[in-house]
Amino acid sequence: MSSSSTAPRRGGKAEAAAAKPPMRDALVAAAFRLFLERGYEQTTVDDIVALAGVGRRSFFRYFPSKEDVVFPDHERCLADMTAFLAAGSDDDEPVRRVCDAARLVLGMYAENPAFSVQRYRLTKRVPGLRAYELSVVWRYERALAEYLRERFAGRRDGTLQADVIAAAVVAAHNNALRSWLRSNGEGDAGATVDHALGFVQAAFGHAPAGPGGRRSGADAEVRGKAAAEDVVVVVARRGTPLWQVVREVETALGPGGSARN
Amino acid sequence: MSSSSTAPRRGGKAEAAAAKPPMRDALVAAAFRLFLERGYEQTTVDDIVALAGVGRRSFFRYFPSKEDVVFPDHERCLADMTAFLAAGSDDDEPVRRVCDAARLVLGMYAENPAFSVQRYRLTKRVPGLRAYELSVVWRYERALAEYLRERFAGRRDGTLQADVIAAAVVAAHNNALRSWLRSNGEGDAGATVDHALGFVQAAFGHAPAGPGGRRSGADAEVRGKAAAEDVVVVVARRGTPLWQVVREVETALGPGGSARN
DNA sequence: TCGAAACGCTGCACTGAGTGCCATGAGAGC
DNA sequence: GCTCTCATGGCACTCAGTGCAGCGTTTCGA
Repeated sequence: MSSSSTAPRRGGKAEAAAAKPPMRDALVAAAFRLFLERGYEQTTVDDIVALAGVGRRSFFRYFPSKEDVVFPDHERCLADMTAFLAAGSDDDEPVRRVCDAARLVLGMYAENPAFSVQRYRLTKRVPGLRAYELSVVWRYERALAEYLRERFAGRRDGTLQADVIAAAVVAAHNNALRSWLRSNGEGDAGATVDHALGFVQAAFGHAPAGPGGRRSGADAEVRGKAAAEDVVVVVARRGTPLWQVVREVETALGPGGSARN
Repeated sequence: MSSSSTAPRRGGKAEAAAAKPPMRDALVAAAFRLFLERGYEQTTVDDIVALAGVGRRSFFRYFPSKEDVVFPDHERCLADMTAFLAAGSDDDEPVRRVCDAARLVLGMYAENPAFSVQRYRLTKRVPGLRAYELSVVWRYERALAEYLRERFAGRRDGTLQADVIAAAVVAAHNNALRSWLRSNGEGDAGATVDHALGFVQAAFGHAPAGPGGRRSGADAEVRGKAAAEDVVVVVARRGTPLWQVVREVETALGPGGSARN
């Protein structure tokens, strides 16, 4: 909220690359300098505003909390992702679409590798920041899940599939992202993430080819699993009357082969 | 930390049902009464300790933060899960093992449905508690992922697979758990979670490592869970002839047919 | 049985995050 | 020149969380 609600205060229009208030950037710079020098918890908001040469009250005008200054552009990125998902058409393969959406987040990190690596080291060490990052990531995941829920509406276990796939995509993305950050942002972030997302697509999506969806031999272990929407899962307690199970299986498999819903 | 570090202060032995300090329970009771009456943020720690009739300082002796009082038993549950995973053997199928571990968490919720439902309504409404819950869930996820990373050591993309599967298991578990909580804890929580986890196992679980686990030509698979619950999961590709599925279900459910695997 | 050490509880004082309110000063429009 | 607006700054306040010291009870050893 901090970024999107305060930055585009120009004319009410969320114009691209609207001139950012310099104070915001000054606060971020001062904060990171102090965080890296003496640690996050050892730095007070008063220290930050003193270094930035602004009033303490202004800090909380630009950032709702001290943690927010560490993630200054996630709000915009989340908005971008939401817009990207909303702009898709019904022809898009849903799993691939959310994978592409995840690549947007990677793009934000890759835009400024040095900053991203610094922040990574910070969040890795400070429990409070780790917890805050979780809430940020959670919002991305919810955005993906909401999109998938809509696309899977009517499908049996649609919300379940949406939630699970969204979580898997986020986990794969983060796995690759962190691996890239651990290497000081020197490798090919895109390729790493593509590989990780390929694993998820192999497990859940049926359309193998993606923009970077190269499949390596490593995917062989999960390949061969049926695509999610082609699988029916029925759970029954042992001892359940057979006819009851059969009825559930029957409705699940659908009439003939057209097992929709 | 609060729970596990303060509760088992008996003789160093984490004895079953060790006498809990009554003050801890009194604080939880007072806190929830006030939270439900006037809301979480409208309740101060001073209000809680006043109602419980104890000193303010004692609150922070039992709970490291105000949020912790809302999740009084997660610390113990996390320890249980870690122990459960550590106690497994190399013969366990990894994905199934983490699914069973997730069921432990469900068990904690199901132990006290009324309390769980109240807490659910609370966390749903209060952003701060939602964020805190995320950090709790994250620790569960990390425990599962760490276990899988060990089991997948040497496998190509082992850590990637571990992270993704752990996230999927947690997401499926939470999807089912929340669905159960939304129904006021009245349905069959175990069956709901089993169903959700079945979906994850269908996507990631290796085809039956056990004896007789040969996938049938019809691409339908009946698997018995050796877990405590007497549950049978049927995974079938849509379009499978019904009679074929029924036959497998029959052998799985039937008293004579050894459905174990 | 008595004294000492340990432990649990409490109050007190302090730091720091976050908020509401109001004054001020600069710029835009009339 | 005047006013209206808005960003900023300062002040005071609430509340979470912490360190410390005092105090009562329990326990253990002499």
